[in-house]
Amino acid sequence: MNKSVVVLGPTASGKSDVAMAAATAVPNVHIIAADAMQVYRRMDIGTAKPTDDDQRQVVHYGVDIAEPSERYSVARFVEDVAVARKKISNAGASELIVGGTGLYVTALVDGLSMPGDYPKIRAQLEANRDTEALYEQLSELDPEAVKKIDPNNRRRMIRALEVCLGSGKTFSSFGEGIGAYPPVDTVQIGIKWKREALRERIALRVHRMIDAGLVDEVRGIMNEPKGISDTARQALGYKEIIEHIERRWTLEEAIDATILRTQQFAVRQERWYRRDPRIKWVEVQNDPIAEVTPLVVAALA
RNA sequence: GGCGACGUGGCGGAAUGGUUUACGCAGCGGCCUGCAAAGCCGUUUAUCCGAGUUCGAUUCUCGGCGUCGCCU
Repeated sequence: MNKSVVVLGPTASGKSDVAMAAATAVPNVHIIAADAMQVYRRMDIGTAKPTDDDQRQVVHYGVDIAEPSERYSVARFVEDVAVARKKISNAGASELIVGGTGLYVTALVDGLSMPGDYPKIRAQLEANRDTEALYEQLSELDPEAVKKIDPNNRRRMIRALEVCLGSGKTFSSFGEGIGAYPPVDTVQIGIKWKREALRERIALRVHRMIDAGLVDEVRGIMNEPKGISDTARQALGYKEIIEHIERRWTLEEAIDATILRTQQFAVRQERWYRRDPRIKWVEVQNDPIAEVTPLVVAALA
């Protein structure tokens, strides 16, 4: 009762299928999708979102909770899941987290608390400082944090400074970061494919998405009055299809670019997950549902 | 068949008679607490073949092979 299990893996590894199979095999299991893009409504085909049918069979959270015109973020995800977890708890259910977005999974598994944001300070930082100056300032304010941020990584530099200046506390004081991997009760099961096999699956899946009408889906969202936010538009496939719709790329080019970027993303996901020593990996040969589901079921039971 | 151009790493693309052949992409590895399907860092791989000139050739000359273009 009330277990917490994670199924994780790179895109196209089959984790959603495994999760559905497990959640229907064990009574009273709710699924939490830890995916930065499935949160957006109407972005269905390109994010490989659980189908309506899936959602009818198993309670899902983390899906369809933001408009494409909104900027979603980890912090909001953490809040949304906190609400979801109350419902799960009230239902006496177990949670099955299905992870694609490494940071989102880590945030749930390790209970990260996000430092908060300070838009005015950030705006100032973004406006009139070269990155080197930011680096020096952060070195003085938070010597611990600078160690973990590359001098050229302006984005993270600004975030760390924003928190230091805004909260009055050092950025590093908010937590050890993601590299701690303390023991937790949550069982994490990882799906691992041979890289070549995964690449083929990705190429195949992208073509299927196109066949399923991805171009029309993207066009529809772009035509909405409020449009599509910076965060939503960078989604794999959407970004490239937008290039096509705006006549800069042919469909063929957009498809190839989507496949390539998705493959690169998958590798980055693997690199993120493989650092976590707590994950139990399953090497899949060809049928994730058959090969991985039993382990997930066992962890949930 | 003739004429011309070209032949640099997996791909694109610079440069040079001489310690280590730029750069971009892909690949590989790493980082990461509010854009994370994002952002950042590091890194492997090459001068078509043969002969000649030269102290020394990827670079110059000749031949071969190959590619592309034009011509008949």
